[in-house]
Amino acid sequence: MKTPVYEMPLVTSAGKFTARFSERGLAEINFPSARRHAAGASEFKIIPSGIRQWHRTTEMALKSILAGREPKKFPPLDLAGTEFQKKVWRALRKIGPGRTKSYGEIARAIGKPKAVRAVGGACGANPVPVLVPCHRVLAANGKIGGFSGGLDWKRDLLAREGIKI
DNA sequence: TCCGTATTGAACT
DNA sequence: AGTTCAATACGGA
Repeated sequence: MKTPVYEMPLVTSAGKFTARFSERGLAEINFPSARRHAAGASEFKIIPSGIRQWHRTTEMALKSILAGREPKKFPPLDLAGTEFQKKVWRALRKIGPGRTKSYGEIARAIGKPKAVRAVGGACGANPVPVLVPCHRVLAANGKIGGFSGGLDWKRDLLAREGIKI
């Protein structure tokens, strides 16, 4: 018996993202991809009103961040990952808009100062980019580091918050 | 157990 | 200013 997952578009000025909700909250966000829209476009599921509410909140939060502002409200998150990854993601959410941290700083923040590379791994495994601001983590020397959605997106997101590389 | 990783800092050209 | 390299924690196979 599989628990239902609801896939819904998030329409923004930066393109159409895709959100996936479990019954516990927002589980995943995907960047707009050039060729999209054939599969999964129409799911003939009835969307419960609670999920629709989360969807509205998510879309608003996403738009806020794309505009460089801190969202007033976040949807509940249902992040699948190990304890270590969840700690990293929690630490990421404490970075405000327009601010950055290094992988090493995140490692120290979660009490594992030597786990710098593992922090990078956890960032890459982040299922909810943008809302969990993995793009605000740079390498220690000020270099850009990497990004699962592509470095262009990382640069764009940072630029929207007024951060210059 | 082995391998790759979105790192880091030091020691070298 | 660029390159190499070891240390290092974690997660997937």
